[in-house]
Amino acid sequence: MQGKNLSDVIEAYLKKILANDEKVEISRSDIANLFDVVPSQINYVIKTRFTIQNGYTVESKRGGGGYIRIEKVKLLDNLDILDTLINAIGNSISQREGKAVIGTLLANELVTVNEADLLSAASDKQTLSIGNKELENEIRAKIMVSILNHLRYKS
Amino acid sequence: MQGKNLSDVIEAYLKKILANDEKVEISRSDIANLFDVVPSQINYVIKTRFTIQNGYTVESKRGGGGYIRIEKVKLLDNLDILDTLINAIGNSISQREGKAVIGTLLANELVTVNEADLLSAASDKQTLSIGNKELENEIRAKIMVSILNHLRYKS
DNA sequence: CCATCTTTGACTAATATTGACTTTTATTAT
DNA sequence: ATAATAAAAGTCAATATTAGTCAAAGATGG
Repeated sequence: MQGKNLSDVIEAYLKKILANDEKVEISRSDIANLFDVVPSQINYVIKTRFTIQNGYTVESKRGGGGYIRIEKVKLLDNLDILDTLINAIGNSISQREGKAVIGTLLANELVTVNEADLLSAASDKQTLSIGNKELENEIRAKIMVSILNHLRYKS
Repeated sequence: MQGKNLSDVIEAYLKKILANDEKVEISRSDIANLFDVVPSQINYVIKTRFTIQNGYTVESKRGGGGYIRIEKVKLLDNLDILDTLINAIGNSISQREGKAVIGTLLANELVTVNEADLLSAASDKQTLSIGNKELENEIRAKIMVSILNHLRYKS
């Protein structure tokens, strides 16, 4: 199904660890060696797949004994999750980041699968296509923030 | 009758796979090579023969390891209502009219109360406020049509 | 002949991969 | 202690690898 793209494979590898543990601490070069990619690709994977929108935080240290630590964000309650996501969205968000937000909402059971689908439809690139990418991203942000705010009062 | 042109042949090829499996994932260029057509013809086939009206959804990803995935979905009843609403919306709809559409959806139990709330939030005047009434109405129409199309099938 | 459908290809957009160069931190030598 | 060196990770832009769009040209059927 998907043996093609190394970034996805690395993502899956890390998420498998994170399924059991709260955090994972890696050596960038070790992981790069393990999958036979250049070290900076690890940064790419992290930057595209382990963002705060996805529900992860990342810390690192350089130099001898350096590391990259990926942690599932530990949120106190639903309101905390919503605040965090709203903050992460700001006033502009790409479709990709938007999907990450929806994934986090679903993972935390703040929305049902059906609601997530509706949200996806509403924030889809095709849907918001008006020939101005920055405006699209701003509208997407407004829609998502509006919905997140409504979720505060959802029973 | 059928099978005359290549688009039909490609359509048949994909539908034969979909007769056994729920979904099919292809590489656009591979299929284009297989049938000796330009890649964009695959897009044409998909756009004309694998629409949501026909019971298919399509996802894709570009870049390394990219793909096009076509999935068969179970269409629900009440499609005539959706068609009517989509038709009524056209490519522009005011907030007032939008509320009416949402009301119709609720009345026909095509959405839950929570989903209706979510839809309201997404199409709210304040949410879509960008200082251009006509553009706002067009975006609202796109969002609502996109969501109505999602309501055609069950995830 | 006209309308619609199909085929083609030039251009665009998104995503992934790579590598040269930079920055930070730790360790070692003086 | 300080300076030099080594050992990490970070940044960024170039390149590669896909898929998408759009409109023109060609084919087909009524």
